[in-house]
Amino acid sequence: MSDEDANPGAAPTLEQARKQIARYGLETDPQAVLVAVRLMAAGARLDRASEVHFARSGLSTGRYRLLVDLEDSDGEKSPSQLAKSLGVSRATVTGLVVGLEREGLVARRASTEDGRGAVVVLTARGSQRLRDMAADHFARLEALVGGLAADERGLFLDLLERITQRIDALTAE
Amino acid sequence: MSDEDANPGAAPTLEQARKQIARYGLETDPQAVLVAVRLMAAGARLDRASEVHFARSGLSTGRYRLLVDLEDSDGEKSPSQLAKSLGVSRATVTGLVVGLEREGLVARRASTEDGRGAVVVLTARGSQRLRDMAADHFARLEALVGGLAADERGLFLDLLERITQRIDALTAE
DNA sequence: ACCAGATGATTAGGAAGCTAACTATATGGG
DNA sequence: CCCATATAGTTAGCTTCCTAATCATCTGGT
Repeated sequence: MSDEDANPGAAPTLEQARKQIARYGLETDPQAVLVAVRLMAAGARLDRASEVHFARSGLSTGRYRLLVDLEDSDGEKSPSQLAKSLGVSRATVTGLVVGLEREGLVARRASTEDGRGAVVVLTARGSQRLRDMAADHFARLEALVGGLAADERGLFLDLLERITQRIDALTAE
Repeated sequence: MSDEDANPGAAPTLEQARKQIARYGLETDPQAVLVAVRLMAAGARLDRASEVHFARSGLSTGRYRLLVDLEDSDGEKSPSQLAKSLGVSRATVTGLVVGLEREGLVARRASTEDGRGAVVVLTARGSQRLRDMAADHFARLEALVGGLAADERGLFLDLLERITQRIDALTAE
């Protein structure tokens, strides 16, 4: 270990994990810790990069995901349903919709069936925005994963799925 | 596709990816898109879960990472070095240190070598906080990855590494 | 038919990250 | 030796997310 970290992107090493575990006299598998920590670091980095990417189209990651969700649902959906499928709180959906409405990418209507409810509608302009982004967006996603062969992608999805299933265990009781 | 999403945790499907790509007449590999999107979703979910997890010890993910980084560096480091190794901005480090200092987990000293510089020092109390958290923390990390066999963990790390290397490509140009 | 409790949406306020701008100190070329 | 430029740290202001509280409406048990 020299004076410099030589590790600017914040990717921890197996050696660091090992040392931390030893420091507290634990028996944990260092590699398991490394997987968890690296996944968190990768997630955070990807998150920031996504924001930059979407900002180029005048959107944020959250707003883009909401538009896509809307388009996948024939252009309309209630805020509560959006919150559920996007995995964010209803309050967050309110904020996203306010921003998107201001730019004319979605519109809000009162629900006809439920006096409390609202319906968020994708506008022609919102739909066009998605269309404008599509080619570049999907190309970049493909580039991100381009280092993996087809069978490796399937494998990665399987492994990732088996980790994400247990995310709740991180906070459970 | 019924009325309900049956997919509350926000994990997109291959079918959705395929439909989106088809909608815009693109040639992108749906599985590649799925990998990218799932990784982003997993990262975001893990991030929130981490905050909840660390909040139980009165910390945030960022504050915890700073304390650990400090301990890995013999208990002291400059804010700039911390920013680099944590992969966050200097301004963020200032904020984290302010909070940690308020709780007595770190202290700030002026650098003896550089009149501009400062040194963040891990206090006994900060060190103790890490010690108190260790057993539970590492056990939870191990549980998170517990669905993977040892060789699968290595494989996952390799695949993840090959994706994260390309994160910059998402925003390049 | 009514009231209690559930549910939909919003608002208010907080935390963590960012960039840009500011202050103070170092450093190096002329 | 001095001034231009670079670097360290902080501050101000923005965004996104969150939880908790509020208000309106719906629903079910008596």
